[in-house]
Amino acid sequence: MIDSMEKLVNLCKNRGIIYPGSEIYGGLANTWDYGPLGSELKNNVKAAWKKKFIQESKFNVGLDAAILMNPQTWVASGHVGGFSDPLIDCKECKTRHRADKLIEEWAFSKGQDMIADGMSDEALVKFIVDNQIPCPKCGKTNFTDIRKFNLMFKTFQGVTEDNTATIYLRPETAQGIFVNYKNVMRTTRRKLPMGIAQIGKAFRNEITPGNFTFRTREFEQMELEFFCRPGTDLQWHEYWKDFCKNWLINLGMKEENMRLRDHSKEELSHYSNATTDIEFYFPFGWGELWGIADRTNFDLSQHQKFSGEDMTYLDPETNEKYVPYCIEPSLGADRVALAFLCNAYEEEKLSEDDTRVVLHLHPFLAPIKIAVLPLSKKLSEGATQVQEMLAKKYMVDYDESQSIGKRYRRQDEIGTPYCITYDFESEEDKSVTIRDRDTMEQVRVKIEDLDSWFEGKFDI
RNA sequence: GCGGGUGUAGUUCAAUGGUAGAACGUCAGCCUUCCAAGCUGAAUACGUGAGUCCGAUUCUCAUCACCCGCUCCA
Repeated sequence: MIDSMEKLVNLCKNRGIIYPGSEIYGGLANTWDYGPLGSELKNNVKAAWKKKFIQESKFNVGLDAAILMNPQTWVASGHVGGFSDPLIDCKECKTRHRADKLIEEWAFSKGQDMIADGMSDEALVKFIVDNQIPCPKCGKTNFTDIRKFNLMFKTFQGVTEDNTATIYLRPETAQGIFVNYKNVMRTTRRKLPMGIAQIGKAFRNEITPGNFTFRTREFEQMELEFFCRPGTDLQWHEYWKDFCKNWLINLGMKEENMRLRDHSKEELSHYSNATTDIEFYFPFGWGELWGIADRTNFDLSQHQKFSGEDMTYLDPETNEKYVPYCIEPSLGADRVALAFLCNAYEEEKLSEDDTRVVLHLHPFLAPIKIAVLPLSKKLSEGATQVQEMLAKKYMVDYDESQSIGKRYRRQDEIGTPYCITYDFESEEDKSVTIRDRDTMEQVRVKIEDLDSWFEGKFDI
């Protein structure tokens, strides 16, 4: 386990796993680009998820919905109305307040009950000025104008930049699933319970991003919306909790680095029956990896209401008609990739003055599966043949610069599970030495047997 | 967005109002025959713009970016 994020950031930058975004222009806050190795790693994480949640699942099917959606989607989901708080700052003491709350609390202190929720921004400001409402912190009355924070990125569709053409970058992939629920049900002829799984980018204009790739404004989600009969939702919630946890463990996540945290009653969203977070112990503390929420029929009902489409399901077993309940295990691809990196990072002390940094990544996740290392540059030809042979099946690296020990260390740092050394003997006996990253043990294998030797070594 | 801090090589860190140095890393060559050895050489940096000055990486201002804190987090 890693003790500081800084070490990981440096390793990622130096080895081509993750770079700061737009770096030649001085960067752009909290954007990160996956390098040659990082993109492999992230793709492997996504492939592992798809394999488990779609390919091997008897319930689930895949989907890849568009990022840009009809703006009504976000009205129905509650993202347009609900999440743009009217914030004002006190110019005197630099504190920030919600304008509506400021008014309500002021009214409450005067013994009045007041709901400022529906007021326009102008009305809020006017009310505060007219009534000389003071700052709760410093008591002065010198506020800035209202600034709105909406978590959704806006852009324009078409050539004119007027309000009618405003569309949003999706703040979650889930809605792409809900709006396609009917299509998928019809075309796959599925019965409940069934799930729709999707990987895709989402965008949130977070006020406080940070902690490397943990919270970014552009991120990739791996979401499942699992539909079931009302009343069975809590048992399915338990099912997916275990399922998700096991997926992590099978990929090498150490149990001591993770925990499941059930949301308390107060913490639950108004539409949720139960929510469990799978958290990971990052260098900065516990952080949410996977939110497994019982969303009841909230989303489908909202879309039924706003679109007028019938979202009910006629249960062939019970003859009941209902809007299905939904369990949503939602995982951040970037987050979980970061967790796997932290989980895998190890500084091993080999002797008094010799340590090696090694990523004990699960072989399925490792960006490079095998590195071919000729013992001498004079052996390039034979070693290259081995590399070319293996590259037909695996991501293979080839390195002949500097000492063999140094090359082992370089591969350890990026989590390559196997290193092959091609030595002078190899020319004679047509064999190579395979060195295991974790045990550092070596075996001699005939070149013609390499294919079968590696068979199954990277499977999940 | 506010307050504070910081911007010198890939990284860590020096020095300087007058040609910017090191270590590690990288690359090339020699040597080396299985876990960061050695030798020789090379490439690479003052975030950007303006001002003061004969001359600015150094001083001033602006700007941009990053870090920490605050505000927020379905």
